[in-house]
Formats: sequence, structure tokens, C-alpha cells
Amino acid sequence: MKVVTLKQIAQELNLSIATVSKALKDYPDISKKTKKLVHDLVIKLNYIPNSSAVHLRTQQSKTIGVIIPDIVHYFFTTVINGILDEAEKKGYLVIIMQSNEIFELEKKQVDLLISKGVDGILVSLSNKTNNFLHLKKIMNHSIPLVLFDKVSKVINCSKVMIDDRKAAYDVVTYLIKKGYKRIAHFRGGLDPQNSIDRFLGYKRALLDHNIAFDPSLVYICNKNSDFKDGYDTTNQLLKEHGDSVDAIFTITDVIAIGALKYLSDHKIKVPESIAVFGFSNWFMSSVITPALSTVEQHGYEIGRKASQLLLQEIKGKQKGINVKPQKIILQTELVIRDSS
Amino acid sequence: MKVVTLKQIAQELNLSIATVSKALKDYPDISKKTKKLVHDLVIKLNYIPNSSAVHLRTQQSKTIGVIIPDIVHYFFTTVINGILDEAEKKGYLVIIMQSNEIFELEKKQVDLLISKGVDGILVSLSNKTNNFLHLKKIMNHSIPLVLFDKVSKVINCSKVMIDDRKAAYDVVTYLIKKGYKRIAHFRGGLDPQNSIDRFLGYKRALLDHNIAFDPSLVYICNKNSDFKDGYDTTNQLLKEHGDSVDAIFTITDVIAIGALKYLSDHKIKVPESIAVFGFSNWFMSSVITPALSTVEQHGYEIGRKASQLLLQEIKGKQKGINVKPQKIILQTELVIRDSS
DNA sequence: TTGTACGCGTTATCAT
DNA sequence: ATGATAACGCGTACAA
Repeated sequence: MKVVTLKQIAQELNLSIATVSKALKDYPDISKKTKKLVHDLVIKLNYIPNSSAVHLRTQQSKTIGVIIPDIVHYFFTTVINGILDEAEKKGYLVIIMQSNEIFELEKKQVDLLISKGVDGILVSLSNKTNNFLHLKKIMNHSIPLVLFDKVSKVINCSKVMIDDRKAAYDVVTYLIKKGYKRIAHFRGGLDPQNSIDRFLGYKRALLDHNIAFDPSLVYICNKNSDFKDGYDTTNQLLKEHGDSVDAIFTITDVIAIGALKYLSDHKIKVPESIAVFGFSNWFMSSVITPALSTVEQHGYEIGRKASQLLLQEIKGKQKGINVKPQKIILQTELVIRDSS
Repeated sequence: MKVVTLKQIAQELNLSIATVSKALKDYPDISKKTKKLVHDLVIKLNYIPNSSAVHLRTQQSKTIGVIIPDIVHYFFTTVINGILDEAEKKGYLVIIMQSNEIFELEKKQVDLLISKGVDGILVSLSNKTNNFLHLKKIMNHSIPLVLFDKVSKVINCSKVMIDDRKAAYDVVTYLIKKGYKRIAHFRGGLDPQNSIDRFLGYKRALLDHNIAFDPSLVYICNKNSDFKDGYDTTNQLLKEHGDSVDAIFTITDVIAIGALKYLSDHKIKVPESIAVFGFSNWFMSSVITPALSTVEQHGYEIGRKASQLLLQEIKGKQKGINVKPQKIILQTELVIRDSS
């Protein structure tokens, strides 16, 4: 079956391409009769417009691009879900690219998306991203850009995120109120903003409640950011601090679950001997025993909002309105379960 | 910053568009001097070719489309990861669409992808897909199509899948050899091929080992295909069969974990009183207590192979070679842990 | 060695 | 009510 174009339809009906095109777009100056003729043949021949041609002509690709560090991550998966739903509703397609936490890749992917002529771009920065020329390039091309989750303070574009510092503060305050005093923190790397912010929230909460901040209780736990990291770091923690520690606050649920596994393997009772508190509310967290206390981060909502914002900016741009960058901070909530 | 086209470059250098274009493509009939001039300006102005124009001209979009039922699924996530890696390697972009297990959506998404002019399409069918005209349409447009995981026997295109029947057969045979005799099966819906095949493998294994097949031990467990289904169905199973049952084989790990949770909540020992066997080797399965026995399905590999196959067919088509549909069946393996 | 001219499929303005 | 025509940006056969 040959691919059907307006031209074929026009020939078949002895009409001009222009007329067919207008008939399909329901222009008022085309007769009912012709419109019906065209519509019927279009259905019969299964005509599907060529979006590249439309794109070239209209300067709209009806496509947005997304760059995320890692798709195999429950949290990102929920975000993407939100993005897809919102985009789909407005008739946009989504190109997804994975930076694998590699800065060079992230840069290349930006170029690819620009070359594709996407109408807008959503980015969650890789942990290794430490300069932002590629984001500037996006803005220089006046392509709407929205950062989500892993954002940078340096770039002046719309952002959708949570208040990591506050969330961490709330966790640690909760633990302190519950009577825990020696609270360890398994943090992420030194660069990512959310790793920094969660750490700062942790520290601030301690100080605000007159508990000395002990740097030796803070572990960087980002080898692979997986469950084994949590397992191994717990091992190290207990070796270095014995049972003086009475709680662990981890930067992700996966790491918390690694910690729980270690504690369970070594018959250390949770939360009696040590409490564990995670971050993200990975749905698995409610299923394990003991169920994990954690922070609900509303990934789907983050994706939906980011998509909405982007689509708004795209629309604004097309209308020639200059939309100001917005910063949306979504609320988080403590989810208290059995591990704390 | 205005968007840069070949035209701008040409004007700036007082050359024709054709010369600039050829210089960039390293045509032998362009002088070194001109090439250097062009390249330098291209870098300075940050020229990025417009892919829609290229697409229109070359009939290649360097883009493939993927339709999957549900992205928030560890298994699919790993598949997508494989797809992205392979596509990226060959310079292809990936448009991901989610059917949400809705047949109507799946059909619409096929149209969208065709209209986008993707060079090829990968589909994992929704559970509710019961006719295949939309897939036929893809093939009629002579767009390469590869089905993966959830495939249909009716359509004659390339497929990448596992042998569900054999995998299930292996599981049940293993359980029988271990001494389990009253083995329940929590299956999926009646339509999806892999649900059917796993069930058939289960049944065949029983019969081959002289264990009567008892239909009352088979539960359809697909309300949401989540952990709660497993929890509730286990409840129902025990209510109806008491402790005569000594093993449960579930269609997915998530459901198995729901079952484990129920058993743990009710102090029923696993595997002493009841063994549990899952399917997929979701990475969480190794972390819970007791660690879940399951079937490794190699999702990443499925994605990689499917992508490879598709890219091959695309290449073949462009060379005018007619590539025969291939069927790749990837090996599965039993992963024996503590729950069986 | 460089440039001219055409076409990919569509939209939209302006004639007829 | 319909059609001729130009334009979007690029690639390439052919002419100069």
C-alpha cells in the first residue's frame, strides 16, 4: 500500500491539493458536497497527514522532549507517567531520552531534541551536570524549558520541585520528637542539589533541637544508589558507631530498604534498636516488613505539573506572549509506618 | 537568537545553499577552503539541522515509536531501557506511548506514530487488544513492526518474547520435584497470550507428573494486577482450601509479594506451610524476606533485541531488501530463593 | 569548484 | 466555491 498524501486524494477527485486541504480543515468556503467527497475518500484510503510537512509549514512539531537520568527508577517512572498523560491530553507526543547520569550524553541529547524541533523540553539534570551551557542553548533558541526534580538554581526557567530541605527537616524533627537522638544520615553525592538540600535540612533540624551535629554520622552513599549501598553502609555505620546510633535517615527508599535488610539479617530490631526513615514513598515501601516510614513525593503530580507548565509556555510563545518563569514547589508528606 | 538555517550560513558566506549543504556533508567536489569556512561558521552560529526538513527530503525520520501498556512497571522499564540504549547507539530517537491497557488508545497511538513518520514501531499489546487491524495498518504502510513480550500469533511480523509455557512448566515441575502437591495458580486475565501460556504450562506440568488438575485452585488475579490482588486472592484461596494448599505460583512478582505479605501477616510460614513462586525477577524480589523464588525474564535483553531487530528491518527496507519476519525466543531461568 | 532548480507534503494568501 | 502559487529547510541531479 502506497502512502497516501493530499496529492493522491486531489488527483482521485479531480480537485486541487488546496481544496482538499481546506476541506479537511473545514474551511467555510468549501461546499458541503466537496467536503463529504473528501472526507469519505480520506477514510477509505486511510489518509494520515505527514507531520514533518505540517511541522515544516506551521513551525509546530506537537512534540516535546524529556531528558531524565534514569528510567529504571520508580520515582522517574511515575513522573514520566504524569508527563505522558498530560501531553497526550493536549495532543503532544513525547520523546524520552535517558542521560544515564552522564553529562556528555545529556548535552548531546539537548542538541538532538533541538534538531528534532521539539516545541518544548523537560529536563531532570544528571548528578554530574555542573555547567549549564546546554540549557542556555535551549533558551537561546527560545524553546520553552522546564526543569523538574533535579533542577539548577543558576538557570532562570520554570521549575517544578519539592522542598527537599523542608522535607528532610520534617523527617528529622519527627524522629527527634519520637525520642531518637543519634540520627545517622545516608546522603547522596556532594553535587546534586537535592542531596545537598536534604543534608542541610537534616543538619538544621538537629541544631534547632539542640542536638549536636556529628559529621561522622553522615555517610555518602551513592556508589550505585541501590539497595546494596544501603546494606553496606549500614554495615560500616554499625562497625564505626556500634549501638550508639538509634536512627537512620536515608536519601532514598531503596537505600533504606538495603539498610532494613542488613538489620534484619543481623537480627537488629526495627524500630526498637534502630529506626529507619526513607525518602520517596516507593510503593514497595508499604509492602516490606517492617513497612518503611518515608516521604511522599508525588512523582506523578510533578510530571503532570511540569508538563502543564511547559505546554502553557509553548502556547504563550505561539501567541507571542512572554510567559514569566514559574517555580512550583509541591508539598511533601511524612508517611509514618512501622520502621520509625 | 534566531534559529539558524543553511540559508543564513549561505548568505553570510556569499555562497549558495547547495554549496553549504554539500560542504557539511563532506562532498568531494567542495574545496577544502570552503569547507573550513562553512564548518567554522556552523560552529560559531550553532547551526543545528532541521530534522523535519531532512525527514521530508530523505524519507527517514531517524525515529522509532514504542507503545507499551504501562510504564510504571519494573519489567517494562527495563525493556525500555534496552530499547533506548540500542536506539541511541544507532542514532535513533524514541517516542514512547502508553496505552494504559486501553485498546482504543493503542489504536489512536498507532495512527499518531504513522503520522509522525516514524521509521519503525515496537509494540507490546494491551491486555484488551483483541483485534489487529491497527497492526495490519502499520504493515500496510510498510513500516517495520516488531512485537515484544505481549505479542499476537495472528500477525506475521517479527517478535521478541520468552517461552511462557516452558517457563511456567519449569516452575511447576520444580515445585513438584520439591514435594509440593497442591499447587495453586494465580493467573492473569483470559485474553493475554502470556497469561494463557503460563496457565497452560502450569497445567501441563501437573498432568505430566500425574497430579490431577484442579480448576478450583486456579484464580484469576487481574483486578489491578498489583500487590493487593495477590493479598486478597491469597485470603480467598485459604478460605476456600484451608491448609490443603502447599504452594502458590503467581503470574507476576508483585502478586507473589502480595501473597507473601498476607502469609506473613497471618503467621503462615513460607516455604514450610506454603511455598510461593513468582514471575519476572523484579529486583525487589531478592530484597524481601523471605526472598522470592521467581523466573528471570531478561527485560533489558528483550528490549535490546527488539530494537536491534527493528533497526535491522529498517535498514533492510531502505536498501530495498525484503527481510523475513524473525521470531526470537529468549531463554528464561528459574531463580531459586527462600520462598520455595 | 560552485550554483540552479526541483521536490518532499503541507498550509495559507490571493486570484479566479 | 475552487485553484494557482509560494513558502517552510534541506538534499541532490544537473548545469555552468
